[in-house]
Amino acid sequence: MDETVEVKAPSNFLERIIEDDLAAGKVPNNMIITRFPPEPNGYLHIGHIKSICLNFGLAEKYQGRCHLRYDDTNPEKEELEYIESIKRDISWLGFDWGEHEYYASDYYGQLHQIAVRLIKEGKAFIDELSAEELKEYRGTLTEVGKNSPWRDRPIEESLALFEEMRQGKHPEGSMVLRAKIDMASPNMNMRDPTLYRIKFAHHVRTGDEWCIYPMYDFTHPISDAIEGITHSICTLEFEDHRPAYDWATEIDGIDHAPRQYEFARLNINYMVMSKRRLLNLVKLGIVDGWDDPRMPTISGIRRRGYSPESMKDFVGRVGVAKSESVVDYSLLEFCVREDLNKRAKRLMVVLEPIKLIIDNYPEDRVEYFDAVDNPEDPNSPSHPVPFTRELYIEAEDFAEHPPKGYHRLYIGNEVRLKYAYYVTPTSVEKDEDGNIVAVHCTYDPASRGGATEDGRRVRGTSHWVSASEGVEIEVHLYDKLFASEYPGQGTGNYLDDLNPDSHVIVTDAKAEVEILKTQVGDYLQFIRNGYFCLDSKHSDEGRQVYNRTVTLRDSWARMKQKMGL
RNA sequence: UGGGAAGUCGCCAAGUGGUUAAGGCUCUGGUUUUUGGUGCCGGCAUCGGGGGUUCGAAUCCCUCCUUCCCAGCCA
Repeated sequence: MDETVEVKAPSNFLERIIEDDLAAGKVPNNMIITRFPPEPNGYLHIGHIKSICLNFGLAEKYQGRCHLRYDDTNPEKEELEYIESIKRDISWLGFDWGEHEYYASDYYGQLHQIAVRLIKEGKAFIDELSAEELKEYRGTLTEVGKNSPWRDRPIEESLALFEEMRQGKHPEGSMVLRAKIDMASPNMNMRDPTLYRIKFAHHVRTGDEWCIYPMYDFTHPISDAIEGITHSICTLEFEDHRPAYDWATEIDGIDHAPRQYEFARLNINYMVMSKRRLLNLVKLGIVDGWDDPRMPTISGIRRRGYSPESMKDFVGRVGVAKSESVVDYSLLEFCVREDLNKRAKRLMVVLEPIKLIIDNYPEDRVEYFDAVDNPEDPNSPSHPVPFTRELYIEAEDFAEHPPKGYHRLYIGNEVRLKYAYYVTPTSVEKDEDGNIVAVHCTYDPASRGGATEDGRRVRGTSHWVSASEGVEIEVHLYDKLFASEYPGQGTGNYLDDLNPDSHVIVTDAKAEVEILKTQVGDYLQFIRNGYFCLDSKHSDEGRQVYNRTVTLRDSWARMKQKMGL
């Protein structure tokens, strides 16, 4: 009988609001209902992960539920492809909306009825002002607007016109349905907002059933109310819309008026997040589609090899608040590394190979060493790695003129080949241009396994791949898509800040054979190089293509930089 | 110059009148290590400015400053 009462304080202002509402008995059936309301006009990105985790996470934490509702009220921009990708992305994150998959378009009938009622009650009217006139009448930020000359037209007339609009008897742009609120409101959203507009567009879900479509400020709050949403969470830019939200949910006959709360959207430096900019990158062919591993889209992140767990951890660490913020890219990388360190299988892969020849090792001998899959896991299995006289090592692991503090291979310096033997370089072979072609060395048979009885120390350990027993793979080294912290800040054009080194292709990397067992979705660490995954798009049976997810932290690289090397 | 919001360490972010002002990332010392990875130990803020209230303020009041959002028949 443990009496310990876990009083976990709410971790952000939304949790506090929910807990207060729950405690005050304000929530119907004591069950909160949230919703994730994407518009299917593009791919979801990392910013959406924050919203998804918030909405689904809150529902989980307080034993409520979260609806997936598509805000599909603009048929011109919405596509089935997006609807499907959104579901795939949310599922990948591990969230389940169960039966609760909805579409604002499901409510078109009800929305229409409410609109008709508003007209009958004199609370809405058909306006025949053109778009330009409408803009003029709206006023400016500092000047109040003017009532439309159509505002006081007879109810019957508006009713008839609205019906004709619905029947397609009027062209696009000729008239709209507007609410009568207050043209003098300091809040632009309350200056008789448009409720319905005419669009002769084919809708993904309703086809050609409608040619009038409701606007966000009318649709969203009512959809929330219909679904019994208790806490409607959105981003800061909708703060100004809250009065409109409240106006709509307070229309007679609408029950369980939900409340809207706003939080700061996620921004990360070195990234662009707007759908417009992302779409542009795709259209211009700057990236390999929406799922390019450098894209911040969920599909890009997945293809890059980031795990859903690390993404949830990331948004959790970022927190939820109301101040606009820009999160450091380093936090993202930290979360990815932390998760992958625990789960990635270790393999030896040489990205920039040079040959290492062990002169005193038998020419035709092949011996196998045992390599642990993951040293972080005490129960980890291991796999065999073939070792031979000729190997490939990383070019970076040998230096003709070692800088201060360098303890890898150089003439006379004994270094360990991981799992295998200690070797000492003796000479270098160069081509006519002076490039190092091969390094010769001798090995100490007594160091078999990578240690000696005398306990003598070696400072460096290098990874290696047998020249004859290894396989060749293609590796794509990805880095930040943008080179500046705030893309476009300098010139005003974010494309000016593209990082020219964001995608480097290595076609002749050498890998231990074990790599052939890799499946798409496996998390790998190429020892001392970083985390990698099999590319889901460009790998085929004949050739494996790997994507670098993220590098390992590299304190030697930083030291070199500091020393100006 | 209208309205709405935000300002706590380089980046996030707790804190809601009495705390040595949480925590994470970054940075940085050291240590462990068959990954210059990981792990472990340590360092790093007086709260946008100025007044005031109070025995006592990041927390209350006044004032000033800065930043962001809003004038789609987009969401």
